[in-house]
Amino acid sequence: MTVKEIAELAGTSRGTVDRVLHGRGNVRPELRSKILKVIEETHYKPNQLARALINSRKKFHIGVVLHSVGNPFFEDVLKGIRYRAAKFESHGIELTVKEIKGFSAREQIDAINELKNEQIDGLVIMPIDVAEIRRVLSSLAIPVVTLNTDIEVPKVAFVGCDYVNSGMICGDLAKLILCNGGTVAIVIGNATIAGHTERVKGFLASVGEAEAIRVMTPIENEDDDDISYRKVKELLQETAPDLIYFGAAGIEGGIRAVLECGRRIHIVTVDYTDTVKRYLKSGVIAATVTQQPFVQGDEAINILFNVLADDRQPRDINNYTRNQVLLRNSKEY
Amino acid sequence: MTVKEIAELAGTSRGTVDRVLHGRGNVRPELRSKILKVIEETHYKPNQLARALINSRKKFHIGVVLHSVGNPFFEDVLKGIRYRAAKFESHGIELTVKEIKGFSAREQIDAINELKNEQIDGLVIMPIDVAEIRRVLSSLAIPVVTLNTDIEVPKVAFVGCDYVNSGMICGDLAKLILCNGGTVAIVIGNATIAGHTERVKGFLASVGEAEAIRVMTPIENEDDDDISYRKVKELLQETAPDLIYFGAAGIEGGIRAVLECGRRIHIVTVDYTDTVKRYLKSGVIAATVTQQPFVQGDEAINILFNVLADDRQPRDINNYTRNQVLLRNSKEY
DNA sequence: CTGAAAGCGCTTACAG
DNA sequence: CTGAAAGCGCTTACAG
Repeated sequence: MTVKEIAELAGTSRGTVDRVLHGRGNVRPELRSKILKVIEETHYKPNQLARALINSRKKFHIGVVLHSVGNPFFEDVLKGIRYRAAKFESHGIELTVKEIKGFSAREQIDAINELKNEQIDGLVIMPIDVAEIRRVLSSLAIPVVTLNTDIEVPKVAFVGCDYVNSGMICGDLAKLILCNGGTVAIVIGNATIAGHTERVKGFLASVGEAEAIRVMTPIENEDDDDISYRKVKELLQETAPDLIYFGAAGIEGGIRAVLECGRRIHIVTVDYTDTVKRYLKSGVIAATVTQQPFVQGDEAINILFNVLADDRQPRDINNYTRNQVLLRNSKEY
Repeated sequence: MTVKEIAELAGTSRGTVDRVLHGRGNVRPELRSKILKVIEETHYKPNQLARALINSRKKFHIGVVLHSVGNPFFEDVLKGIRYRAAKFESHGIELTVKEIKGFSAREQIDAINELKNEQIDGLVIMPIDVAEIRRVLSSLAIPVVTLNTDIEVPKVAFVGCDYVNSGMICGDLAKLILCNGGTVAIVIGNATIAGHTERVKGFLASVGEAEAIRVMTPIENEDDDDISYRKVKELLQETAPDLIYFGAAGIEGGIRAVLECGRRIHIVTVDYTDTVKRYLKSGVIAATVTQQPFVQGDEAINILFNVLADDRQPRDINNYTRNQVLLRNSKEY
């Protein structure tokens, strides 16, 4: 079935069929019904290829705002973004990426404004969760996709990690390892960061079932290796946890402290930085739970482009990537 | 850059540019060089959308031979196949699926011959590894993709599980759980099935590093729940393993025997059947390692269609899906 | 060996 | 409100 055939069957022209197909109005009601009936009866499905070929005449300009570039985690997100943009090359995508070093709300707002001046049609952003950013994003007249970290603003979709679930899976790992009970220490960046506390929440929910496991109050390392080293060092002088769960960054410093103490302590981490990779392969880290950063970037662009070019909304506003358990012999194909 | 522009710059016609682009010959050498030079200089990239639109005029008929349908694992493979076929609907794909119940080489050969009569352009098959099938497949003049189970025949690609690695990851799990040492029993279907022995091999390679872990000789249950029940029952009367690794089917029967014995034994399994799911969620199974059956079906069709429609060979002949560790709280988004 | 023309299925002005 | 025509970027006969 083609538009031409539909038009013939309905005794009209392709242009009119197209108007009905896209609800552009300006069609006599009876004619409209007739066309709809023919479409219905013939099970007409528009050819996506032809449609995309036409659509590719329009350019869709997508702006991306990322921070902390240089960090391998975010590099993977960026790779996913570029991968999907390359896939849409023929489809008329145009990408402008603003990379910000560190976490500056001021710089993030400047980047958004620059993109606005470049007339972007949609925005993908890893937002910093402060009131000012929320205000700026809410006043935007274009579709927004929040990436990796969510924030309360009107948006087309959030693509990122289900942190509570990530914490639960780490709790499952702790239960496996400490099947005869034991004490757990938790190290996170900062209790004001939603993702970090959600991980702790999930961890406790999962481990709560195991009576023989005792969990100590989380330690904060500000995602900094030096602080992490110092705090873990202190911790190990005072107590003797059987397992440490590193639910954020600062893993390198923390592990250094563990290794120096000489005792055998099980370690569970998150993500897959070079440090984690090295210690996982050497057996120092028992397991790590990753969140598919590449897929996050990939999917964010995919969703936004489909909204812009084809008005196809995502099924769900929340798009969580998989929390994957990697062990010593896990491969990254 | 378009073919038209290339033609103008090279002072020739679109038809001739097209001939050069596809190496169809019949172009004067000097003209050919000139066209290639222009293509090079302008960084011309053919528009995939337009190309696919044209290609969709041709129909590519793909035959699929699957066995053991009804088994949820294979159902997921089939879902992946249908998913990708639907994606290629506009691209001119035509699919004929032959489902065989059980493992009959005879029926598999009949299915292949029926597909041959239907003039398929390519074949996706989960081959039964016997000489006769190898002979039939080798004599086929069309591209073949082996799915889930590999077999020594000329082929475009194999898509399936890296069984050795799957076993290694299960070994990693055993090491986590038995961090203070212990005894492991292994249950597989049959030592003549490559995937099963490869899993054992991987498991031993991984566990071999841990001196405190003793691994017993694998038990064979013929992938049958009743045999599995009986054999595990016997095993538990004679010995007291701390962990049982079920590296194939017959999990339901085996676990029944474990539960009846009343002792606490850690269980690690493969795949994600309803039985596994239920026992994983209830904490009876500690962890399972899955092989992405949906992705296997999806990817097999994807690879074969790209070969047929666009002559795009896969990068690698072996396409392994991820061996994923699922724990109690793992989600299937 | 080469080019002019037609066509894939759709959408977009434009004239009425 | 409607239809005839042009065009997206590519490939395919076909005539020479």
